[in-house]
Amino acid sequence: MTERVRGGSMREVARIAGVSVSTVANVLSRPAIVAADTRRRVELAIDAVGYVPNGPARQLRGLPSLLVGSVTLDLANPFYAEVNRGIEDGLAPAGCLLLAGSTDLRPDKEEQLLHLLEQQGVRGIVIAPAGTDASPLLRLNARGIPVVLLDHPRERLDLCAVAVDDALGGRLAAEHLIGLGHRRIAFLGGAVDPAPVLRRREGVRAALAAAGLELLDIRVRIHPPSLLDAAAAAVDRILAASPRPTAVVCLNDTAALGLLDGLQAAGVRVPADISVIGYDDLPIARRLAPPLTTVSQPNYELGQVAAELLLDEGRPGHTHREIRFAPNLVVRASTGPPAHIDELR
Amino acid sequence: MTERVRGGSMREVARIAGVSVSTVANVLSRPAIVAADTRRRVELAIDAVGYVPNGPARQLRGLPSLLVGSVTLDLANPFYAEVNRGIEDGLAPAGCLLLAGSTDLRPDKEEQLLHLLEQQGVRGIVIAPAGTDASPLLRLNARGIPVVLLDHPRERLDLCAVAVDDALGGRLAAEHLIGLGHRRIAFLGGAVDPAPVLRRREGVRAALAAAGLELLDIRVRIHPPSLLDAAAAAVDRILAASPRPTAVVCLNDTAALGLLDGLQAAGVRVPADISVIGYDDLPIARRLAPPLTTVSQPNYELGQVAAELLLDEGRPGHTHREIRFAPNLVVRASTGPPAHIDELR
DNA sequence: TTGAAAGCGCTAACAA
DNA sequence: TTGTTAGCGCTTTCAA
Repeated sequence: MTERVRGGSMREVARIAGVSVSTVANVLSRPAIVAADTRRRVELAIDAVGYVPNGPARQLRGLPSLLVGSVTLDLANPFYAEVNRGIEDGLAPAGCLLLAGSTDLRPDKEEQLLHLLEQQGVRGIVIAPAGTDASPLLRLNARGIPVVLLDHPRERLDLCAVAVDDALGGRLAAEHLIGLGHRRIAFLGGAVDPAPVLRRREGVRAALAAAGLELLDIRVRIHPPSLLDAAAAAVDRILAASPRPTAVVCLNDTAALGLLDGLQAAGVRVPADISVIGYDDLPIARRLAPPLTTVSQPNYELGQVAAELLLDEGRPGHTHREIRFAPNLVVRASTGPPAHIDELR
Repeated sequence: MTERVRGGSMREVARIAGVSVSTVANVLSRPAIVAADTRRRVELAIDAVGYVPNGPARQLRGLPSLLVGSVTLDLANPFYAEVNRGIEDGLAPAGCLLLAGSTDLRPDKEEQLLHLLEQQGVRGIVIAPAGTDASPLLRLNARGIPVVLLDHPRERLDLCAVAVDDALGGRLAAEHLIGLGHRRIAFLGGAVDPAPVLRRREGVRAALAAAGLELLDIRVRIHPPSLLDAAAAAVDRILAASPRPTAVVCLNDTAALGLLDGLQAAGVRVPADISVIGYDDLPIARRLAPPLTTVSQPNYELGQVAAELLLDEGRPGHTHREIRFAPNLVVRASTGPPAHIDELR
């Protein structure tokens, strides 16, 4: 049993068509320049051997790669999954493929991933950085591999970036609650948070400070077993806090869902006793009981725009730039005035 | 501004270290064979020029590719996102990277994706087929590209496969309801469903038939705007059906969530008036109100095992095989006996 | 309009 | 222990 590995090469096509490899190459890349008759013979031969162009060989010759890397926290996370889908679709017009990897927020995994992507000769990399040190990214960029920052502010870096104003998102949530009359507000976060969550927390803190209030900072260990359960288990600490908060801003919708569930189990009414705000506006948010007030951001578009920026890096007059999206407060039924608003007046 | 594109090549390293390229190659692949002193000089040079191996060149020389393709319905779908994460992790020990694409259940997109992956010279492809025709997959396999079927039974195909017994999953759901006393049972599916959902529906139908019952088949248009809303909107049709069902098996948890919400809005109690079963056991399932009875499957492991099978294809004594997972009924509070069970006796 | 030839970066067989 | 050499499949001058 002869295992014909891969489709035939250009040489085989040339042999069958009775022409040289360069003529086959011409048929493929500038058909107009080849005599109609020859072209026909070559096309027949291409079908006959089931010719498939060899990407690596093309790349070795210096043609642009069709591979684009995506480096995120976790491609199973619904947020990054949507972002990746956005990247995939943004890449499609250029015929590029998505090489996706997860860092689990570990700088060592990130570094290794970047290394592998560089070896593959990717056309560029979209990354939601796990580490705080941007120098590996600048190094990649200096070596000619375009890097686009995702869900991350550009600051003074000489790179393209797609960012959401996370601090504003936090501020919107806090101001909504302050406007409702809340004075004791908690932020439910993880023991170790990715940068966007840190910025949300600081946004909340800043808004509270501007109103002369202090943030109650509650941290849960996320990993074992799950954010959902960790958030539900945080209820005790929230209720025990003194002064007890009348509102909780959660790091994301998943945490909010867990918290909602834990509060319900504890017999605490939402929003009558405690208001809850999520972040992300996952599809389920509006179907929860009560429908969740949350801050939305354009997940899919984030990825799509990142892909477009990346593809643009190859074009002549490209200059690095940052595209900034604004988060959006979506008020539903999980927030309301605090119970004893009168006595706060 | 001289843009030094990519890191230095092996030749540059060789030049700096004052040795030949093959010595550099030796340092990299069989360091033991190189004199300690020479090796040192080469290693220094490698650092000096920031050498990064060129993957495509290696591949052109015939070394195995580090790229593995994953072709699914939609990488933003939580189920496939988890599967992809499983593949990624299953690939990691071999240092392979995940090239992920979505078909949106369209055979033309699938074909194009497979084509691109073949061009890239991937080491293999894990695929949840969109089309019903397996011949393109067999063709790929014949060309030396291992193909592993995902979430798809192997049947008589000469390929590796990782499958879940979807018909059994449907049967478990149906038998649970029949055991509770239900006689009028509906399946809530999409207008066009992927194969696994079709098999679930047939499993339900078969279990009902075995009990002398007939399936009430309800289809909703999924795409615009969302499954969640489509399911919620299906409530009218479910309530209007005659005879009106006392239980609904949903194509997945998302649909169940939408349905739960629609039922609640319509003032129908779950499970007192209607029982609801989901499928997938998403993390949110146990946090819904009421906690959702559903059928679970090992999403992450599916991907992980698929990756392992794929990697095994490269090894000497490999024979194609199928790994089959059993779905699992998870009984929670969204199912119970029908209201008028007495009159059914 | 077609073909010959060089070379991208690397590996491996072989020679020195 | 190290170097020379051929060649993987392709693109791209340049010459015929």
